[in-house]
Amino acid sequence: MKNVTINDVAHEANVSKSTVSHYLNGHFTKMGPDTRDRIARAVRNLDYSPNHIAKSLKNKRTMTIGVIVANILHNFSTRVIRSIEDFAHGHGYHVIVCNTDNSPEKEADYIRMLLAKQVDGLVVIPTAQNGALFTELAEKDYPVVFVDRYIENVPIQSHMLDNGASVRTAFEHLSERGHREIGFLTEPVEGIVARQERYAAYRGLCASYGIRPLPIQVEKEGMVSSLEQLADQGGLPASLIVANDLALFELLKMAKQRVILIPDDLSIISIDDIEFADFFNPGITVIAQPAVEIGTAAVSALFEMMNNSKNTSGIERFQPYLIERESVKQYEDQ
Amino acid sequence: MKNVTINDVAHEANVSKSTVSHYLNGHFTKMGPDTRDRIARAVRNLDYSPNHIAKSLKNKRTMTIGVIVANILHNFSTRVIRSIEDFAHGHGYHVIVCNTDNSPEKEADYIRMLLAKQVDGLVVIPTAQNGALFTELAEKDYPVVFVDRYIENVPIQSHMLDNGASVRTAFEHLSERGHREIGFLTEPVEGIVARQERYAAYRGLCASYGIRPLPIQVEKEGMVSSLEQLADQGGLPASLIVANDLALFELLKMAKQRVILIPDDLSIISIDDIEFADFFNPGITVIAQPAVEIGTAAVSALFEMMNNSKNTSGIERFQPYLIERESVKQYEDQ
DNA sequence: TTGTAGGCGTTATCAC
DNA sequence: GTGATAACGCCTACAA
Repeated sequence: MKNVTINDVAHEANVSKSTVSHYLNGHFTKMGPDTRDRIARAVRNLDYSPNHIAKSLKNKRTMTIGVIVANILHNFSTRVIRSIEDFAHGHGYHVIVCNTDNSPEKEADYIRMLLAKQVDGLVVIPTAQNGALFTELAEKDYPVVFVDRYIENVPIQSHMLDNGASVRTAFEHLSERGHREIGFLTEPVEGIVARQERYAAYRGLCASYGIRPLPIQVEKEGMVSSLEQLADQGGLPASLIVANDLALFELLKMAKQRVILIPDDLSIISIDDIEFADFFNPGITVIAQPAVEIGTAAVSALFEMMNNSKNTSGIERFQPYLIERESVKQYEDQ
Repeated sequence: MKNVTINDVAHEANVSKSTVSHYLNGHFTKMGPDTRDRIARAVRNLDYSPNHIAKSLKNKRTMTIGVIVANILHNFSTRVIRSIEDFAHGHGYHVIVCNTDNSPEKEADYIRMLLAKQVDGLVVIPTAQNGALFTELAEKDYPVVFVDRYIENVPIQSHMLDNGASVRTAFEHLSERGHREIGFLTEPVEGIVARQERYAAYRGLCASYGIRPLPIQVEKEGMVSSLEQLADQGGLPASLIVANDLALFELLKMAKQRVILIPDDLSIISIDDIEFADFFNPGITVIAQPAVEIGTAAVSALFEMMNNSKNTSGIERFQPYLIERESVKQYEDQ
């Protein structure tokens, strides 16, 4: 299976490579219709298709972008990737997907490899530890955008949920329905901006509402058993804001184990919509984030940078929205 | 940001490109330790990193594979992709992800573009309509493997669930628990092998068990309302084998709408495990498929082909397993 | 309108 | 041990 090249076509059509190249790039304008036909026929006969790698070497554009996420298995990441791929495909680009599992080493490794592969740009859900590397990229105006997180003092544009607003919306919803005992369930916030922002917003709201903060901060592994312990000791608050879908899963597992009734024993409001929230029993009230919109805005910004060869920075916030279902109890006396 | 090349390094170190190239490829064996040091220093000073595209052009290996799925949003696809990416990364490869939405045109388009980009191999969940194209690839011994589906008479190796076994397991489970009214809910099977196999298995089992077949075959869009109609007319069987997770979602939505109690009014057993099946109320009994194993086996076979430059064909089946939860009623008199 | 030649950044062959 | 030099497949001035 020897690959047929532009040379073979040229030979077959009795013209030079350059003429074929012109033909391929649509510069028909000044070209004998006869030669054009001959080339067309040759291309068809030989089933020729241009080698993109050679083209890339010449043009310095690979028509490929890299997408680096923590884990494609996360619902949010999947949706973001899908929207990015759609956009990219619409512009003739391909997407290389990478999972870091939140490991900075893996992340740095991927970045280097993708750069070596000359990808034209990068969309990243960054870990917290590669600030220097990212800054370097930004300073070279290498196209990069962040999604869902940002890194302090790194001049790279980020597209993310307004995390403060999401917690506030949740908190207010609970408060309006008469709740005064509002906990907050999260995985450890250390090093993850989105979690930190949500947690900070929670603490701030507690302060301004004069409500005692009841944060529960545990690793996903062991979250079920920690929660079970809490439940057994009666240490669970009447309502819980859940910081993300993974934590929600664990909470729901525990609730099932311990036969905790939602919303009667425990009200739940969760950040980020998940597929089953709708038909779960009870339906889970949720603060949804527009993942597709976020992903699309991010690539879109990336493409702009790729075209202008000039990076921009700043954080673009997206507004969450409440989807009210049945997991929050309404206190009558309210 | 002019890219630094091997030439710059050679210049900086006062040696020739070839020597640098040798150094870079670990051919230190016969190389003065002094020159080696000089090159090492030059590389560091210039922050040089080799251009993979140029290398690819020369080597004819891009260290990249393409993965074409119907939709990355499907749980199964996500898990397969993740396992492929893990394997690929472990071997220094990258993965380009493409969504066809089951459109043969999009699929053919992607294949052509990926080939033009010289990816070293392809993992595909194929649509039914590009048999000729795939056959052509196979005949050129271009590395391709299928996942989850196959195409009749196309000599490409496929890794997929034993669909017959999955339905049989479900059917037997229902039967053992005293069910004699067993329906089958699926999206239209036309053109999708996995669905056809499951459906065929269902019909076969009905025949051999002497049970009247009650297939429900509807598009996902409108499935809820179709099911609601059925329910309103009392046309729902006592138990239902659900062909995949998407259909399950729709069914569960309907059940919630119409307040149909599971398993008392309706027993459910679904093919393919989903995250929430475990803590749903009631827990959904499920026939799980080993997505990660399937994905890993597929890439693994692909890499073998890439190394041997020789394709293999045949279908490799993976065994499903029952995860018993609470969505199937046990008839007492059994 | 068509062709020639050089270069994109590597690697590989073969001298020295 | 090290260094020219020729590919790899394509694009693009510049000539003709």
